[in-house]
Amino acid sequence: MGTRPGEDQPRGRITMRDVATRAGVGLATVSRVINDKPGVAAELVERVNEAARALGYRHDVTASSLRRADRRTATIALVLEDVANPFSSALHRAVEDAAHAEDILVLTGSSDEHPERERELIDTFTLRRVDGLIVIPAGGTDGQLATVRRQGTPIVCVDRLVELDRVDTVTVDNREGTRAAVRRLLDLGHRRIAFLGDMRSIWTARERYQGYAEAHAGAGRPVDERLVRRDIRSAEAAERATGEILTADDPPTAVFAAQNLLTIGGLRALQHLGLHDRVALIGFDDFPLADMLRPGVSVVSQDPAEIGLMAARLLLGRINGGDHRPARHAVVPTGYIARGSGEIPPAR
Amino acid sequence: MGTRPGEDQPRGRITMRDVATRAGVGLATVSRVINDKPGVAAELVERVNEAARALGYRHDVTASSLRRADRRTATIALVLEDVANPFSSALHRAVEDAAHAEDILVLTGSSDEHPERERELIDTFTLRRVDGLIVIPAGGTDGQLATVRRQGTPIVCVDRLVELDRVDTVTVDNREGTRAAVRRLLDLGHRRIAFLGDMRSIWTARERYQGYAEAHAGAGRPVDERLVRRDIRSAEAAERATGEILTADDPPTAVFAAQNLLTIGGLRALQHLGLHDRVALIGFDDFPLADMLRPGVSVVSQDPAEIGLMAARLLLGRINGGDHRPARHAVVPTGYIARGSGEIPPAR
DNA sequence: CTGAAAGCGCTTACAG
DNA sequence: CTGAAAGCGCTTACAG
Repeated sequence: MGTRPGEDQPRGRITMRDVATRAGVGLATVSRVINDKPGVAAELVERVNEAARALGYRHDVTASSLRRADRRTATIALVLEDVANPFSSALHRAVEDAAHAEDILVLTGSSDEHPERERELIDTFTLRRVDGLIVIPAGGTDGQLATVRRQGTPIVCVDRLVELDRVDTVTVDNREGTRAAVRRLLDLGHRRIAFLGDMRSIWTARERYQGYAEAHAGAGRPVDERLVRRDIRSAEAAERATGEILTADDPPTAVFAAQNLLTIGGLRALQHLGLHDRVALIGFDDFPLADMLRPGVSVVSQDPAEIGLMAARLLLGRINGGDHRPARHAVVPTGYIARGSGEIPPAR
Repeated sequence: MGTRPGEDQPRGRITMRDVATRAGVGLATVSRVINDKPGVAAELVERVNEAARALGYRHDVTASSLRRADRRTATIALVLEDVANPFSSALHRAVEDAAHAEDILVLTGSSDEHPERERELIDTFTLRRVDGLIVIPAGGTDGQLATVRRQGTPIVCVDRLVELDRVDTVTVDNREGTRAAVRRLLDLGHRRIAFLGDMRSIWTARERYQGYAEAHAGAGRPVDERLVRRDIRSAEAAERATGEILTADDPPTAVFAAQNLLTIGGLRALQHLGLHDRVALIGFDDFPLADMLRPGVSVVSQDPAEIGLMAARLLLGRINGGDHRPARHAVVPTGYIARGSGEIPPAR
């Protein structure tokens, strides 16, 4: 009764047509009711809803997006560096929660910082007609992002600044966060502060170095280039670099590590040389168990959940309307967490 | 030429119809060529491919799945506990890589161990007609999983054993891994070994406790129930429980923590009481920086990447054919990583 | 081997 | 306010 011949169980899926038949109305009316369109007689709304409930109708968003004028798929995509790294996955979670609140699904992919893979992901996602894109840009995909944006898909770039028409960004105050932390070291009396930095091709790495330089300039102290190591790619490389600096002439009394893995590499070197209680260390970006190490590792902290939430809000805002506002650049503040390693005064 | 009137740029998307027109063939032929169906004259294949390339045609998987007999969407879904927890996200990454190799997209969602949310996710994903499902079951969704499976969607359950028709599982040898680790402690001379366990509703928690009990039985040692704390939900609770046990009469000389967070809670309690160098500690599941703590924390390790790869293989195997094989239960071995904390002999 | 037509589940002009 | 028809981009019987 009311279902297809030969099968009265919800296998072979209930369609709008089934609902229409059962409610005794046309297909178009069912569509209107399901989509909450105005202008349907209250009684028909009632009948359709009743039939849908009775039949266990489930709306097929995918099929609906095909003919839909706005082509909305109730899906957004998130291009991360690596879904398995803590920063990315915390961001992912925040975006998932914000999207879920609006019944939007989030697709994700890992670019591994490869522009080629990033391009492929953006391609895949736009082909699946996502309603919007959040990306941590590896760099080198600006042209593609601009094209996608122009064709109508809202985009929010996260973590790294990107200057594109109507593309919003969310970053943290890398420069200021670093400046303040290095300033603390200077105030503590440190005069020789090493800097460990990530690849210079990465915007955040450049900004953090600027903060380091500004802190020195602000205190009227020159930067000793022999204490600066940039373009470091891994914890191992950071460990090596730190070891070299610490065993050279005029070693530093403090180390600023401008990224997660570099902090850990630096710390390993300090432990290895038995200097962890004598040389100060501050890292950029917090990491799990930093408080349980001896000494606890002081860090400039960023809040990936807050960043993700902000990005999701900007994106959903564009999707639900204000698509022609000019680009906005949201800056999320960093914090400083004193745990001991950054509070070590200069030796002697 | 060959494109829609008034627009010769790739906006307004190139469809199969455009390709057909340009190649001078019928729509069906284009579909056959794009889908690598046999039985098309070599020359036509050539012309279609040429036209597709020239026009920059991109196949719309979503639309194609609508009419397709097998309804494949080239999408699988992964229901995790929390995309942001390290075990989940490492698993996610492994699945992503395996799926990507076959041009399959992976959707994910976080259940937070809530059956209700898990049910909703499974629902959302099946409605979007994913080709398969990998789930870390929170428990309480067996009925739904069985239904989904019966309706044709292959399912692989991960981390926790599930006994359902044609549903494969991938777990680690929780019991054996725990037994061996506790056995090490016994061999070291420990006679009073505390056990910190997760919620008993979780299969892995039960298995690990069994391993603890079996090790004792195997050594002819009774388990002292006063040293056993189960149903612990958080690091804080584990810290409290450990503190209580250690300050009671007849304290343990070793602690086995049957889960990540519990290990950290236990460790905090030990540090707090200044016992970290005198009471042995072994945790189940490795965590970042475990090697940098003092002492390094020894653990029973599981390999989430291996687990994810295995799950993806089983799932893709079912999707690409062998859908009627009986359920397989893959067991991935655990390892033991000695870092010091597990090698502390009993005091005195 | 090939193409015109029907149809996947839905939305959207278009008449009424 | 409502429904029959056309159409989203594609695949699949069905004839030829």
